[in-house]
Amino acid sequence: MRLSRFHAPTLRDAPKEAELVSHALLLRAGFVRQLAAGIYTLLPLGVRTLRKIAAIVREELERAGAVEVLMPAIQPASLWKQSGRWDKYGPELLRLEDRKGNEFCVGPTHEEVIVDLVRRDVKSYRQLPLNLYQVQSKFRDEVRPRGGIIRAREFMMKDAYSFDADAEAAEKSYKDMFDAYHRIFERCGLDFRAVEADTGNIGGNLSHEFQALASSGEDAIVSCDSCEYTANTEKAAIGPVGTQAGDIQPGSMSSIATPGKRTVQDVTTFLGASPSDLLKTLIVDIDGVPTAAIVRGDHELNTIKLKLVLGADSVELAGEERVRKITGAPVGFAGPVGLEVPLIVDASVDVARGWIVGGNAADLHHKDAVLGRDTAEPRVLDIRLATHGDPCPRCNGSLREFRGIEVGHVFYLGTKYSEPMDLTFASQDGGTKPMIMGCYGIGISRIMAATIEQHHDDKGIRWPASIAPFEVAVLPLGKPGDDVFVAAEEIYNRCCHAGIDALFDDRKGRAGVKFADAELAGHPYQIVLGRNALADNVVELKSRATGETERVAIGDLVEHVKGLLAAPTGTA
RNA sequence: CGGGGUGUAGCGCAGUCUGGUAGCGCGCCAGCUUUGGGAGCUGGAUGUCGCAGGUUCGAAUCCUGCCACCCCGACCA
Repeated sequence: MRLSRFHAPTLRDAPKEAELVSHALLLRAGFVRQLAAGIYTLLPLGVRTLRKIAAIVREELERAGAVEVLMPAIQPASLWKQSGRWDKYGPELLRLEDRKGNEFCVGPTHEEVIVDLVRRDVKSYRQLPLNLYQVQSKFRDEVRPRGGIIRAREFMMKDAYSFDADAEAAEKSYKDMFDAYHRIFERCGLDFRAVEADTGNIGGNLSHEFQALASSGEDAIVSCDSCEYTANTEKAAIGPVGTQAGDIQPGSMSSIATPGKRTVQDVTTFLGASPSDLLKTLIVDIDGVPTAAIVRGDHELNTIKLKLVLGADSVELAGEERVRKITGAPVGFAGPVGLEVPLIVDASVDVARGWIVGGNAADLHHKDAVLGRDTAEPRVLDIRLATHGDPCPRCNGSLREFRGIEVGHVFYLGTKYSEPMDLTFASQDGGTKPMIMGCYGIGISRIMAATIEQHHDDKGIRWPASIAPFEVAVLPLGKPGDDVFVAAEEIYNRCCHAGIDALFDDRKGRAGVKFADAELAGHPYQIVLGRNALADNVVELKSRATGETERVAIGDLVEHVKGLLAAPTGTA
């Protein structure tokens, strides 16, 4: 590609709305332009990278036995009513009506459509297993799009769906996808972790997220330092904590005035205690039933875990009014003593010792309160948010915390969709059974941003060669028409013929501009041709990843570059 | 949806408090010079000052309403 005929407008300054590195660089280097909140146009460079990512995804999925389809973006509401999600999905689902008044939505995901497709034509166990996938734009009307294309409303996604005759086969499908995902993200050059995750809206009971590690990531994950355990903090279990009280017998409970001290910090500072000496009592509505969830002052409640462990449909923190009604005190003074709702206490709370707790009255706390002695008997459950340094639930190691960008997610769905939508098949024994499903997503456009978060420097992007828009940029330092340009053009042509994705910077600009643009766009290799080098019949080959330059004889150049590009994952 | 912020040329910004000819840098166009790290000189083009209404002789500036975008939170395959 000749840069003079291309369209890669670069910006010297980053638009001020771009906070994330990846967002700023995608704009500056001319990969994307924003059209509206969370809605982006991909420019030619962006399209090239997206296609390379999609090509890797397609290759690995086909290798794992999946077959590509392409479903419509617009879906009839009737299907969503059948699955029950028309009412459940909420405002994130963009709904619309056609001219006849029929209801539709813009697909945020395609379980309904794929089930409809498969139930029409797949009737027998002989046609299973089946795995269908597509690469397509999705639309989710996010409350708050952010971070450029990291969380866009319209984005490019690969979604795959597996159909199996029994659980054993379905687990194999899941495992095959899991393995394919590892290969995909490795080939994209990402540093990632597969983590155990909550299944959220999609449902099912087995799920892994693939998280690209990045300090700017939205998701918190914990990973054991000595075993394989890795989980989203939304779900992460916490190992047993030894009790610290030992033989110390707590004294009897007494009340203390704590005027105006509402927060854990205020109360413990006022009493000269540490946050780990206090119990926070949080009023939550569990499927509408008020309950007190109790965690240590230095811990955080995890409402998702609470929901999972209780098998509840919804867990919501009570509002100010409701807290006042239930505890009889303003927010900040809730405590378990005398409270007439069920108590759930976190497993890392030592029930043998005395605690500072709220007094259920304004400006009042108790100390030396012992759970079960001074309060109703609590249920003990693992309900807090895992954090750095917590014990691993699987071994004796401890958990470390990372931040990540979710680039993929695999779900074991079971019969969540096949039952309500009547997706059945004739089994070998002559009976009729619902199919066992799995679904598997990859955020193709998000990979582009996540990769930049991991691979950049102060000059710009450093693409792994596997997904770079171009593999090399040929930079002649001269004027169009002079011998340096002519030689560069010939080198460019030879690269093209050898199957190398080359960009020829045939603009009549100065050297500095060409270098700066090439570095911004992140081409893995620059082939720099100047007058002196040409006299020696060599070029300078510069690696974007290492910044190192080597002189290579023009005659050996193509083979040399091909060798570099064939190396695993290219750069960085 | 709660809190905060910003809307002035393609990008980055000043001007707004205290109303009076709409500016600066980069980019863009033309010419000359320059050509190994975002060139120099000369000349030029580009604005519904987010939108609507109001106050005023006069509004980018003051008032009212609205809209868009961004950030934090809540939310979220």
